[in-house]
Amino acid sequence: MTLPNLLVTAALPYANGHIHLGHLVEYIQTDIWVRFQRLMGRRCIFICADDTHGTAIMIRARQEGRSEAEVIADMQSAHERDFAGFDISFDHYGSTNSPENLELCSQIWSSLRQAGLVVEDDVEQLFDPVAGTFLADRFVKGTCPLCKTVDQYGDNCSKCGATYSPTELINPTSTLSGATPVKKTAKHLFVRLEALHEFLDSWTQSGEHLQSEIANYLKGHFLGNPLRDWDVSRPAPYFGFEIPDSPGNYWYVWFDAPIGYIASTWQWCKKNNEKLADWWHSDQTEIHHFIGKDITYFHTLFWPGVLKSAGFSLPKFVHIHGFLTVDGEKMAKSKGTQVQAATYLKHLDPQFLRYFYASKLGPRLDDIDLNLTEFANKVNSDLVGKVVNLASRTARFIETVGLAPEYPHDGGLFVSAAAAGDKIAQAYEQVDYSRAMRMIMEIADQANAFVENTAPWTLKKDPNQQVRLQEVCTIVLNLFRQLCVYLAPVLPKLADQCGQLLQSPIQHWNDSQTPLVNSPISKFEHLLQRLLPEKVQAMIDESKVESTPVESETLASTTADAPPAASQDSGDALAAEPMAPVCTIEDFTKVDLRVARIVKAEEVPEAKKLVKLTVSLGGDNIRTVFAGIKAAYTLQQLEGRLVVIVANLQPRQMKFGLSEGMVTAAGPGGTEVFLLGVDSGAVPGQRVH
RNA sequence: GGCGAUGUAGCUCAGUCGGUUAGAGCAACGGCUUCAUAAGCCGUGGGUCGUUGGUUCGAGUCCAAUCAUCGCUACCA
Repeated sequence: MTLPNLLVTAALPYANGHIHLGHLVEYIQTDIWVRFQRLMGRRCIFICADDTHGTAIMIRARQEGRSEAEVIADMQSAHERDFAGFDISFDHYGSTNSPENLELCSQIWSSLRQAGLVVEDDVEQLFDPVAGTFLADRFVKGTCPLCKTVDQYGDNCSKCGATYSPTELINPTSTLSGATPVKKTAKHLFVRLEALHEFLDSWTQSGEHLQSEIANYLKGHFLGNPLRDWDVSRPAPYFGFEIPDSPGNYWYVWFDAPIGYIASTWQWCKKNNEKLADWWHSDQTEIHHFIGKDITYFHTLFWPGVLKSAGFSLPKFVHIHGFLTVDGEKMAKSKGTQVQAATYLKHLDPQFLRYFYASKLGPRLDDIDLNLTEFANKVNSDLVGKVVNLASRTARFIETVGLAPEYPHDGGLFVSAAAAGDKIAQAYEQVDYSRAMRMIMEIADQANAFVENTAPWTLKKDPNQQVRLQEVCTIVLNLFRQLCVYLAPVLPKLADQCGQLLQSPIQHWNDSQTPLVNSPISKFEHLLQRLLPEKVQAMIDESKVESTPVESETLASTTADAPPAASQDSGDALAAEPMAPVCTIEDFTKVDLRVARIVKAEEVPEAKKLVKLTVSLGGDNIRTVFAGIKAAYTLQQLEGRLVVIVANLQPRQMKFGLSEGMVTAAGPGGTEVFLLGVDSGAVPGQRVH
């Protein structure tokens, strides 16, 4: 009986940004698994592609004054170069903006239509007559139709948890303009996921395809209620594929992105004279997806639903990993910890990161931490001190005579290390790399102890011990080779170098089971450069410089003689949050922005993000405002300073009290929140024009 | 607040079906060695296994409660 073929994917990186160390957790995790399977002799292809569609790309292209095609082509070559630098061994790296993907999207779309899963009836939606746009759910607020709580979003109630459509809200208002939305009919296309509820229930809860915590999460968050229809269309203008039977509408990027897995496989098939059906319509192939926990929903509900409906094979397993933190904190450009792949490669050996991630990664979806000190210590101690050291302690002694004609008695070292192969392989198979690394290092420890006890450097000095010297070195080099086989999925370059040194390439896991004898060896050369902590620091420093071209001091200074170079600012922020529709000066004047002084800042212990601010607009005009800036500022930093508030905002009853305004700030949130201030001279109560 | 997890030596973690004095690596300390990329080997110290209660002849391991931490989610309008 032959084992099924394997089709393995990593998530498609978005064409709007460069690859950084956080992304690499996934590509390295996946690559290790793929290389392991190949080493075991499994037929295994590794498929990926750039994810290219969507609003963000459109905006970026517009901003850079070139076509979307140019933008995504550039980014694709940068991605491929970065991946190659980290030895990610894709069999094919495609793009979602390909004819194959368009064809597959169309095919799958037809299947969904035929299965009656597409709702294409005209839908009554709320339209903002002032902003001139339809309103997504989160842009509409009103009173919950069930529990009558005021100020709820258009999709669900935060009080009673009910879900509904924004048209059901009582007294809806647009959060864009404050206008009362009118009902307007527009064609929207939805996939009726609820029709697949029963299937998704059994597929996700079977225990065979998902980690248990993911199955629980889905059960608790989604499967307990009816599944909501999935909006898969976006109106023009949109960079993507126009829906063939619905002109003027485009597939939402998350519709065509996973289909890109299939499209990219198809491109590989065309290159290699293979049949797509053998990979996506066959029980002789197992499909394994590796993804991050942030995109769980798409891959565990929507995607299986689509595949099932369209008659494609379902994934055998969706392997989900956590995020990367650096020195215990979220990656931050300001701290230089969001290191781009290309920057890393300028300073450090990619194998070090591969090994470090391997030593940290298990089958759970916990976040993993890259502690920079531990990184340097571990890599040096394990790889240089234990593994590579075995070769450098012995290879030179037998450069001229080569390996012994027969494998000598070694007290059972080789046999026991060979026997450990099964358990190590099992750990790799289960994506439990940290376990595998521990077992491998145990073998390295034993081998080093053997070197110590047999003292080849002493044997070398005695002319009568030359045979024994050759024997000892043969044993050590064979143990070294075993380690290289076991580490080959993680450290492909080291495996190659080992093959060159012993003049016998490592090709199969079973190479660990038979010792190499009676063969010449090459002149020994250093296999790995020790990792210098200074280089880690240099990498961090460079990452800081890249992302903070404009110092805050420069911004605050009115006497700066040269304006900041705008061209150095990245377009990421704008792309992450696209521009709102045009508004008139009248629209703007509806918003009354005022300078205010924070007279008191208080802790809200029960809230994770909120602080309670008492602000003064001058005189006895005092109000209370809640602001989600707890993680970014201390109370001391806040008290006394001037801020800009939205003074005429409708007060909102919150869990902790009434909020009578809104403090303005920029930034993505969390610790990255930056309050708007005013230059000196402004006083509380002044309006911002 | 809801959901999910985690809490074992200074740090990172292992402890399989509950079964003798709880382990490893790194760090620290002492010694040995000098073949090797200031690498290696031996030894020492260090833990009331978050806390409390329960089940049991016996619990790090099972159950309950509790505290703490983390993640997702909600509250940032």
